Amino acid sequence: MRAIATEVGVQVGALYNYTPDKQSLLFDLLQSHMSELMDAFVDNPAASPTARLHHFVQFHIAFHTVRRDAVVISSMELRNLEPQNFACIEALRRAYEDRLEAILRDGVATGAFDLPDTKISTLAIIAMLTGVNTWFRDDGRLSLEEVTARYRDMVSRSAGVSERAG
Amino acid sequence: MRAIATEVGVQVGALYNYTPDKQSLLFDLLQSHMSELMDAFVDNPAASPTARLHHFVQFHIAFHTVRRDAVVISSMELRNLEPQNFACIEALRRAYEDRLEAILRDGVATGAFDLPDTKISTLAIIAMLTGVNTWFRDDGRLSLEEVTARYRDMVSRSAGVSERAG
DNA sequence: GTCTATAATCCGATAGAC
DNA sequence: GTCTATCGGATTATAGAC
Repeated sequence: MRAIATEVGVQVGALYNYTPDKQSLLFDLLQSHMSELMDAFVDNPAASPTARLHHFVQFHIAFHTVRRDAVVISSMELRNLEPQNFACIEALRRAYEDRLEAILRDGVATGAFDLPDTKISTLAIIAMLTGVNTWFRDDGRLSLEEVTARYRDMVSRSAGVSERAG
Repeated sequence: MRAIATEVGVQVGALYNYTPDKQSLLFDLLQSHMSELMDAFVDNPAASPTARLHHFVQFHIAFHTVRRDAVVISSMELRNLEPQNFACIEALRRAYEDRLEAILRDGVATGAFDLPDTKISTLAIIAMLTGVNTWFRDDGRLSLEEVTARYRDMVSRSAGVSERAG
């Protein structure tokens, strides 16, 4: 709280005009982050599964790299949430995972993807993509577009995207 | 320190007979964890790149799932290390990544793998595999062997393992 | 709505008896 | 080597003046 107050430029007591306590502030932060994530991702069920998967890859990397601070906080402070608040954030996280799994399932159904287990693939893909955040730097060897292209290829391969299907 | 003392069954002051301060204790913990990781992984450069990659997948998942607590601490407390200690642990982490990248490079050289960027693939594979730790439960839907098999397939695909090559 | 001041608590670390 | 006791500092949160 003292660090936040210093950053904002007020005294600690003044913060309590905007939040009842630290737990609520943290929860609101994480909830906003997850809600923005859910709202920002717009899937197009009418498009091909491959196109939808590529869009997910591009979206996930872009969303998380421009919100590095929020992502770090969300992962580091998740365990400091009270049980009820923790359960709420976890539910939002699972709902986001379901968005990707829906794409994978549709792809399997149409034969565009070759996956033995969509749930495992969902978790693996998200872990792989989120990992970009831990090492990507704007002044690094590769641009974000190049990195995204590489991950799009790896995800496509791991999903068994058929080479001819769209 | 108070939590550790309670868990061990001694008073707080007694802990300082075993560590000069909390920072040293944390650093020793992380350093031991990383050193064990490096020592436990035994690569066989004479084997085929595909076999070596499969072994890495199996090893990484097995090592991390049986040390869940140490992995959680290592990731959560990493930022609480003083700069010099942080740099030391990061160097160990990079050394471990290099072990995998060596396999990928050899595979590309022999034509067993099809990878445009071994560094990116290294980071992606490790992130994917480490992610297992966040959701795997012994009493879950799949056994650790089944999960490992699925990840081995996904990693092989993302590495572009040629279907005929060994 | 922000400030100063402070309460209540927790933390890492130390001192000294045994 | 462990204990009791405590120091010094940091933390969240509150109270009351302005």
